[in-house]
Amino acid sequence: MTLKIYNTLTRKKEVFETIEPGKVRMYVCGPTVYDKAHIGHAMSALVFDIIRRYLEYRGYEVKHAMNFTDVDDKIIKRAQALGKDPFELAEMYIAEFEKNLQDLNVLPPTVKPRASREIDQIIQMVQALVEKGFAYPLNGDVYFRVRKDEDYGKLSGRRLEEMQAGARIEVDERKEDPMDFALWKAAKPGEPAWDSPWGAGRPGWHIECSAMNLHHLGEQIDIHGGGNDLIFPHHENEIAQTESLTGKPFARYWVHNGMLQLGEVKMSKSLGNLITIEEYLSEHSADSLRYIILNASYRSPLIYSDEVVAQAEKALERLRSALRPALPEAKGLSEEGKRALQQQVEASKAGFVEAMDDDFNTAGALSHIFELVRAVNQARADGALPAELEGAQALMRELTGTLGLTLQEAQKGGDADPFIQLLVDLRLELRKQKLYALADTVRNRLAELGVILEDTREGTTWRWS
RNA sequence: GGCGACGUGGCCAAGCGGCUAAGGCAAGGGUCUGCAAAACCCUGAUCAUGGGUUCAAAUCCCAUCGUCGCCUCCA
Repeated sequence: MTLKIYNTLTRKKEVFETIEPGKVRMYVCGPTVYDKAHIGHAMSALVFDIIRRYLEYRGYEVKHAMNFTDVDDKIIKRAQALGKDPFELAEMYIAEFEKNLQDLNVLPPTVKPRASREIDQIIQMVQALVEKGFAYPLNGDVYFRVRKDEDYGKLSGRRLEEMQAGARIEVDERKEDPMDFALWKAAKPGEPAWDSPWGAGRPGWHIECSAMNLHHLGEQIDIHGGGNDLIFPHHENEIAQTESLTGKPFARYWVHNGMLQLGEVKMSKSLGNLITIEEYLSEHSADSLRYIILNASYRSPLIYSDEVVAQAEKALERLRSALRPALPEAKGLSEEGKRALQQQVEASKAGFVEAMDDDFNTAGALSHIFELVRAVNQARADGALPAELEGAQALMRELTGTLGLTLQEAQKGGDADPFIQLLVDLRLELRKQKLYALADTVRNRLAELGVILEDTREGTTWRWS
């Protein structure tokens, strides 16, 4: 059994081999914290959380770094508009995002570096690049010299010539080449700044990730991830900087998730068509967003709609159904029944691993879990004893847990619980007296309020819809 | 204009050269139930279109149509 991962750099699925046996160093680009995070950010975090969980399931020790860009034009602009300190603003959004991730059941990254705390490393790196001739200062800025990097463009598959032809940005004529990008930017008055050999300034966007990688994970890492909108220029530039400095291949596997689309177009801050994580979670469960992502391939664009959310909630209900206890009057399974369940347990586990090993094919993995759901429910209906369901249910929890699903019922209106139970008890009395019309009215009215009643042989259960 | 991705049953979507094209949602029929619900059983697609390669293609190649992303410090 070998794990294969699609590598953006080679455009192929490759066998996963770590630099250090049994250990994975993974760096994922986190958000620029100038606003509330939306579910597109959540998608990226969830994708790499799932990857990390699976790698750990496969026995790897994962060092997972996710950064925050907390020094940036947009943050400064936003802070000025609000009359706030840019660092305070960034700090606030970082705290919010971390809360979001926790609510989404995303495992905390091993290290969470921020640009503002890596300034020494950044300056050292820029200086080293200048000394090696890969960068040049210009009026307090420092630019990376793309012409000096002969394989510039290898990640995104672009050639410098082609890009120049299509460059529409206003070109700074002082730069040696229009594609040269800033490693260090001179500060304007009133902007956050640090002292450097080139005067007061702050880091450019791409250099921070290179520096943080170098500092926290080393010169070479196994996996570098992020949204596919970061392939160019961000990751391309990271490669240029880091490899020019170290002379070694930077990341072995470049992994990029597809964009979440709201309707027909990408969800993004600049377009304004977004749903914040906070908004999503106020209406829906964390599991449902994760399920939506699991149901598709992480590399493809993902269509988000209300219908998709509804489908996800229903599918989760089905997953939960397999965890229900055995029937009270269960008499035990036949030998054939036991064998069938055991066979499905083995098939599901093997199928799960096979699917996940194939570039984290979560949709395929889910299908094997659903087959297990059917087998468990079948066994229960056939009178399986609790002990006979135990193994299969344990596997259910193991596999769904590996994907990061909690399978917990939505908990809302906890205060109303005793009153609902009261109505349920009264209705049971009505049914005993065969006052069915009244009993049905109670059930229907509760359903209108979002409470689903289910009558079983051993009593009535209820849950929020 | 350049680079790239994608178009599979009503919906979301796996599969990417060869077993009967996964799975979920929705729909229809049935079992169970006072009736429902849940659960269980049963039912449906030849894979955008047109060519081509091959003994064999949803899977490879070409063209056409359509959708989307990147080329702008957006995950």
